[in-house]
Amino acid sequence: MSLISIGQLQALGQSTRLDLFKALVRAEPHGLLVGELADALHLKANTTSMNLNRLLIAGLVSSTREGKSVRYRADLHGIESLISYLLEDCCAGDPTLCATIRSHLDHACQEAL
Amino acid sequence: MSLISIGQLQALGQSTRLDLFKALVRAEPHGLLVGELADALHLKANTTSMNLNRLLIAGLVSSTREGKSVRYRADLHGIESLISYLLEDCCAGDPTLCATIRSHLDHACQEAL
DNA sequence: GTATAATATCAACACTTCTTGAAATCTTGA
DNA sequence: TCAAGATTTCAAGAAGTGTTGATATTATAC
Repeated sequence: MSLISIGQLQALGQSTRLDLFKALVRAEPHGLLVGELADALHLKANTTSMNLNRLLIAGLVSSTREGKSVRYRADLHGIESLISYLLEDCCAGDPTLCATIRSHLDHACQEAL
Repeated sequence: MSLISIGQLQALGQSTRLDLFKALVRAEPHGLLVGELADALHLKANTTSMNLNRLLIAGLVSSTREGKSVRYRADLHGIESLISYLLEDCCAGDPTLCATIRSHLDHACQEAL
């Protein structure tokens, strides 16, 4: 679990990839094609592909072929595991922090409904 | 908020700094001196100092001087803001994920008590 | 004030990572 | 099969990052 998570942190700790990931999260649940992402973020096709592959390896996105194109979607379980990792390592020592994060979570959840 | 968070992701996405941060989280609420961290992780003093400074800039740790030494502590609000950022960008689109993360949070909170 | 301990800063080298042009792969339609 | 579109792979140069020895700073004790 630790190994996965540092990979996720590395993958997201780079502006191009964070932008790609955020675009995919916003595009849920439909996802986006590689070309659409490249256009939206003004990236070369190969740069886009390379960075999407990094996110794929980190378990943060998934991909499916659609004819000539490839559709990428955010893998929300990847984020779930990252947050869980942060919680286990960080929240476990501090019940007060736990409560604070819970209130943030409640707030975010309300907005989602 | 976005700017802060990519800094945090970058700061934690590096093994030395993640190790330092985890050591500090485990050492809560007392924290650790720079020298103690260097010994514990078998790092040079200046390497330790450099990386702690990166964590400091990212808002993930705080420091206070104690005589000749400097004590660092994990800044749990930093982690809180990182998790909040991930939640806002990722959870907001998916109530189901929200529920899943909440159960993880509940679990982590129980262990903390 | 001087010496010593503990950190921090600086500069430079080694290392890694990011991007990109070119070429290759995969898919569809003619 | 051939051509064209979409994506991926490859190799290399550019840019960024991490570590470290040397040096500087800060604080204590004498």
